Amino acid sequence: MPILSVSRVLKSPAEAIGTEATVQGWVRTRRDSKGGFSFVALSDGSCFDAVQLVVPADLPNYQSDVLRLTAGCSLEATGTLVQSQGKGQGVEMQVKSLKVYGFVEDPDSYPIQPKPHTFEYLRDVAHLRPRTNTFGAIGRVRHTLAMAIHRFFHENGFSWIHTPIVTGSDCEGAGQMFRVSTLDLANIPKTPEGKVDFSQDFFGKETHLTVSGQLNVETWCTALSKVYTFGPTFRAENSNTSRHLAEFWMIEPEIAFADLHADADLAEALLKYMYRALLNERPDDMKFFAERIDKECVTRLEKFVNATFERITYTEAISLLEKAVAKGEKFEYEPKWGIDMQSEHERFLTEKVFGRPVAVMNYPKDIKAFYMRMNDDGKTVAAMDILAPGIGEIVGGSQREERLDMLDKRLDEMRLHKDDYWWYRDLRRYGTVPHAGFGLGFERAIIYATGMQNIRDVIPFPRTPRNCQF
RNA sequence: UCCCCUGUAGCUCAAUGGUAGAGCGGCCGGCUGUUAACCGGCAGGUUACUGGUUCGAGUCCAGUCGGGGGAGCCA
Repeated sequence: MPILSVSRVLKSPAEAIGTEATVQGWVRTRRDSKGGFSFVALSDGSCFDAVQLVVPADLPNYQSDVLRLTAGCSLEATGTLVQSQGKGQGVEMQVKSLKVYGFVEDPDSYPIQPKPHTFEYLRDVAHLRPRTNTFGAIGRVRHTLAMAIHRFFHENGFSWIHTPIVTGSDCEGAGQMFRVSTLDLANIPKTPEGKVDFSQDFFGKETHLTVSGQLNVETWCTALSKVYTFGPTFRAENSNTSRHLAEFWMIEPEIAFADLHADADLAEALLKYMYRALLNERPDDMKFFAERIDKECVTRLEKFVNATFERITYTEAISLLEKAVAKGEKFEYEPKWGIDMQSEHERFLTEKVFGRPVAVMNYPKDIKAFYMRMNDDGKTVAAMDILAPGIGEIVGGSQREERLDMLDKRLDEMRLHKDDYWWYRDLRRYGTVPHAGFGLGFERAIIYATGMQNIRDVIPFPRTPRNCQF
């Protein structure tokens, strides 16, 4: 007897009907009919929908097992796939035998009831929330997007570089980092000067979890030309918002012989590829998101994959904001050339002016990182942020400074120690090349696609300040 | 970290400082090719925690912890 996924059963009804099969999964609901049978909605997560089992009361274990089934029970059913007599579904299974693997110990307190739950509540039962419609859909969407990303890069000649999670560079950027150490916290070895003696630590030096694979991946970029990283990233910032996680996944491509415009082209092509794949491969889940989470999400993606990307310079962005102020728009912070844009400014641009993501390019050098390439005006650097409505920054990237003298000047200006960057500087000394890259926040890309409001609900186990359950 | 809001049954929420309630879910029964089923009944509570005010606190006050929204940092 072939074991079929629910997806296989429901996808091609014409083939399925009339055949015998076995299905396995977890009960969503059970309804009893006195017509001599029970209906059991069975889900195995292979697609959005559950398959309906019609279980006749004359099965030997009908009283003992079937009538005890509640949401969450696991079982295997074998029977004939038939055209449904009811309205809600095309195919259903006329069950001939049914085996329960596991009952729900206490149905009264089983956390996942067949009713809407708040997302806040479901975070407390994150080990069971994948059994809900929403989180099942999130899981499949997340996978689909991850696969699309790898496929996009692979098809375009990129190599996936596995940059390290543990880093010895304390120069990755401004972000607060998580310490990695095997020292005994209750008995920390000290140097004669009274400082922590990291020479006795596991790596013989201070180490942390990475906040970005960029610096490492740049090295491989100057050999394999087109590379990317895709992995977990850690920020020990005390951020309590709906779009920040302490552990999140980031995609960071890096391309050689490329400038900022090529960088923006790449970001645009990648995002369009991802969302096109999502629309093609997960129409069932996207239909659900459009019905229950965010009415606009499907039309938003359809528009996104077909539209040209909006691109403006930082200077133009500020001038748009200033014009808005002149027309009476109120901001808490006055937009002015030289300031970092506030959330309210980004929202105004993406939500009110354009109504879709916008790439903002060439920011003032003083508000950006040391490695970004100085523009000829001497005031701005070749940086690029892609801002999305409701999320803010979804992509942050730049053309990198490939000229050693300019890089050193920036390091000096920002009072950073050149020695700490010796291998990064070597790339500029040995066959340097113009190159560019960006970081795409994976969870933020999922938020944009699904309309989910909180980043904690698009990752299986969210890590946030004071929360590392599960 | 800052500002605002919030914590009551398994879940979602009610309850003027005066006997803690409903819907859903669960259990029992009825009805039905049902599908967020429907009808009747039953069970279910240290009102987040600690302290205070009061004759009396779910309600008022203080602290702690958790949650939400917004801000900053950013992906």
